[in-house]
Amino acid sequence: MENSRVLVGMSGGVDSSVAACLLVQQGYACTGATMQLNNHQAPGQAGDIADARNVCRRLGIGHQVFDFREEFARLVIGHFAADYESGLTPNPCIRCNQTLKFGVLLDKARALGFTHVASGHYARIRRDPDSGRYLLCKAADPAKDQTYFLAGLDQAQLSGILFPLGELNKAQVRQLAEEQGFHNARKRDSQDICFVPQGDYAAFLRDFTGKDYPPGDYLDLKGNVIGRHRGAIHYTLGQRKGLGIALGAPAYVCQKDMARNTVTLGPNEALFSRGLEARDWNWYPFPVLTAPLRVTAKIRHSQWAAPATVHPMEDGGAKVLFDQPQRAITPGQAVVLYQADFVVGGGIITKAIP
RNA sequence: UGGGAUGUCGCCAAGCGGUAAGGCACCAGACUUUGACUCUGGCAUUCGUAGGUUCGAAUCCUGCCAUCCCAG
Repeated sequence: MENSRVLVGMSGGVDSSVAACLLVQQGYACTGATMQLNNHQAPGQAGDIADARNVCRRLGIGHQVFDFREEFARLVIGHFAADYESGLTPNPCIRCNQTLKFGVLLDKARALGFTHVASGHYARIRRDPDSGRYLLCKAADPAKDQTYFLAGLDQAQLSGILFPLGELNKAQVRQLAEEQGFHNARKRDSQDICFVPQGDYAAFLRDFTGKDYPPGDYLDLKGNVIGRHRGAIHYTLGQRKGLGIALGAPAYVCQKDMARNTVTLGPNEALFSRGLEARDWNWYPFPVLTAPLRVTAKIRHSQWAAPATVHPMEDGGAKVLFDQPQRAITPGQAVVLYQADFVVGGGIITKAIP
């Protein structure tokens, strides 16, 4: 610990501020770091950098700003756009954690002589004494647990990360911030995609790619044309709001065909599937999955993990079969597997198994 | 041009003389470090239009307009 030099990723929010504070209290040699990721950000990002600097000053530690706009555009936004164009529904936060916060920033930190990068994420990292492997574990506060967004991190990354908030709940964090007199103690939790100002990601895509995403046909489950949509890019599986079509009963997006630019609508019941296939797996307790394993699996952040069995596949991927059918399993989203309080593995969904 | 039918919120649709259901869509909040789902709230002083009857009409009567169907 005494030899540790920690670069604390600070967004300007409460969580990372308290994370830095805790590390300082624990005797770590810390420096605050704020990444500049884009220009046209949500109101107040210039203020975010100032907020972080302000907290660092209070803590008596240094603060640096890293301009990662180019990296962010390339590693996160570029993939985000490409995924949507190919019909997937990407999760930019997972990718950002993987490639920016604990990718580019971690590399930068190591190059600068830091031993760790810390953040205000709610999660814990444990080292398995037997295997020596790093395990990604759920936060003490189940309501704030963010392991779903971190399951893209590998062993090398986990070895250089500290999550000081893993044992705390949100209320405690806010209280600590109040006690420290941090001016951002009551700052609103962040939400929505950070680089999409008004939550209108389709408009963002048009702007970013310069492309036009033309209207197309809405289809029913039998393939009949039942209306016009604004461009398949606007929709994701299981979506109900924003369809702009009145069918008498609630309608949900059941399928998308990017090549034909069609969106198939159907009832909620048509959205359930038994399982999924996923790629780009990252395993924690072991290097690779070799036999079927009982787990609980999450296919989106805000949903309870459901009992399932994960099976290895020939090509290195794995498929997850749920005990109960799951709603709107969406390609491009992450599937994260748990056993007890730790993450078994995480991957990117490629297809649902009906 | 004759004969028939229908015109109630963006869509569908209750109502049948007593002072405008509901669903879908939409909007706003809540939830949420992704997209979604979900939840809560809002959403026709007015019933194609102009008159009439009545204490009182979207509901009855008349004219007009519009749409649809069958004849042609």
